[in-house]
Amino acid sequence: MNILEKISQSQSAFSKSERKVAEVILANPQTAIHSSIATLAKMSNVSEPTVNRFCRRLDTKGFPDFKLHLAQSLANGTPYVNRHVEESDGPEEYTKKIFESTMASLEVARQSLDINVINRVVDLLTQAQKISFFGLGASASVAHDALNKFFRFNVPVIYFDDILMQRMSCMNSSEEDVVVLISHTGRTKSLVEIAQIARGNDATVIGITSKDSPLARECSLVVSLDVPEDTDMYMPMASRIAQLTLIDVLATGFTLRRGTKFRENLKRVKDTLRESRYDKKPAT
Amino acid sequence: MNILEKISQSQSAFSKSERKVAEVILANPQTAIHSSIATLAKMSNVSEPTVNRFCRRLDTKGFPDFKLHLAQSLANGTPYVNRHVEESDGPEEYTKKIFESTMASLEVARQSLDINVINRVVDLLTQAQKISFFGLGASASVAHDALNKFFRFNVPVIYFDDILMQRMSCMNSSEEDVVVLISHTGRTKSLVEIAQIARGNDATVIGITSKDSPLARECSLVVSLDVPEDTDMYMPMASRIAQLTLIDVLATGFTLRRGTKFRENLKRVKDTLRESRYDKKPAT
DNA sequence: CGTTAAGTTGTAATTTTACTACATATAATG
DNA sequence: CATTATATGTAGTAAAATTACAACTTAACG
Repeated sequence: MNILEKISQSQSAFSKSERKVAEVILANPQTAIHSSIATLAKMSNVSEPTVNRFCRRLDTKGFPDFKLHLAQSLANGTPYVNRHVEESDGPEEYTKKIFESTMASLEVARQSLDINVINRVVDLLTQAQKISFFGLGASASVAHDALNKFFRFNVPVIYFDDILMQRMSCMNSSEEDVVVLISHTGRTKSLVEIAQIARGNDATVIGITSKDSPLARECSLVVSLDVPEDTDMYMPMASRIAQLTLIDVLATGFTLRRGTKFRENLKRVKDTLRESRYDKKPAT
Repeated sequence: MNILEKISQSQSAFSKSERKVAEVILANPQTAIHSSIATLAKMSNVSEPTVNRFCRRLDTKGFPDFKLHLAQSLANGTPYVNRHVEESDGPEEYTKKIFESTMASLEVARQSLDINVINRVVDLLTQAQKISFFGLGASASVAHDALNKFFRFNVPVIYFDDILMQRMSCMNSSEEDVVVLISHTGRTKSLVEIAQIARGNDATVIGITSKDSPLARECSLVVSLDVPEDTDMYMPMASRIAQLTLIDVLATGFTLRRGTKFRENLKRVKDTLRESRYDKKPAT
């Protein structure tokens, strides 16, 4: 957790002199990280050991360690903190908070990923005869995006956001097919049923969902993405971004596995779009 | 500038021993910031002053100062900003790189945003009789996602990924309607045409696109998102994520503007989904 | 090929910085 | 008001970083 926030929140746990130190640091943290314990003590009108004790109270090993933490908090303003949007926030605040918490969630998501599973999934995708991406609600747009990416690879790829179409498609799947099911909660009934149908036809079912969910249990392979979601908003936000980034990773893995020639092919696909676009200004 | 990058780039300016130090630090920067100059010297098999000289060569005041810079580089989770995926990268590397460059792009996007414009857009959206989200290709899934979000707000909201449907929809638009057009490049012909049609019917046209683009010129209001895109991949990746996060911001602004009562309404929408889902395990 | 100069690295001493143990002061409780 | 607990500071100690200088290595030149 961000140590600057910690300082302002722990105010009550501090003693009188420690609070003086806290004030000085919060007032000008940039100066604090470039000061020695002696100068900081003088600035706060307390003794050096008091500063040291202050550091310890914040669960750091000592003053130098504290400075490191502080420096990290200051690195990019105060980035990657999972602060929640509040009723009183203006446009500036909520924009900042949403961007920052999205970034924080991506970091958490990245750390929760199992690289071996990613590698296996890329393996399966490259070997697939046909790839299907299915999701519902917010995850539908993720599946939609996956379609857009994999479509460029010139592989048979399918996407539906209609349950019945999804079902029918899975009924017709076979051993060489890969079905990717996307769901943040992993508790959407119809998706779980679809997993069962696909598995019944010996298709490989890959789940992009949270682990230990009903959907996860029905999949051949699960890429678990554990992302903290701000439930106050009643909308999926961070989970969706993490899923999309994962799609990027899988698509990238796919192209790398296919080699250089394949990449040239991608360029051709992109170039085809040129006709539908206005030219770029020459002098830009 | 990020000191980790600086280290890897300055390799040529280092002496033999200094390079040893650089290697050790790059191999495990997390350990480096928690070591003293003595232990770091031992790890690199050089003397303490050499480590000190190494720090000075990187324009830091000394070892402690160097550690602060290093800590800051490691803090934001994007130590190697904007590095491109390479042919030789394994799953571990490209996963890391994609997540990190996505985070870096979000940071850039956030800084390029004009808060006043955001505020105006939220204004317009809350006052709209009908909201339409249109995009093509990769931006179609962004529009799709926007539909999913704004649909929950119980406002008339429209989404099509079919050009003709988009056109027809715009032909029927009127003064109270808001049309949101999403395009990274802003040079997709049919979207520009749609903007003109909508404007011709006095609808408010909001563009989520790059500034100074043909599309931007046709819009009543433009939220410009300047995101660096890794063109090596021939796929839109970061731009899409930034657009989605912007949608989150707009949706959040919308709900905040509508007040607490409205938020309760959102909760009801979410609760309705419960029937379609398996219960959460009680003991979790 | 040897001599010299420039640059590199290490050793040891010095200085600075942080920490510990203990003493004193202040506040809290019965 | 006495007693205990808590908070703060002083002085000494340990550790860390820096400096000055010496030894070594490499490159340059006659």
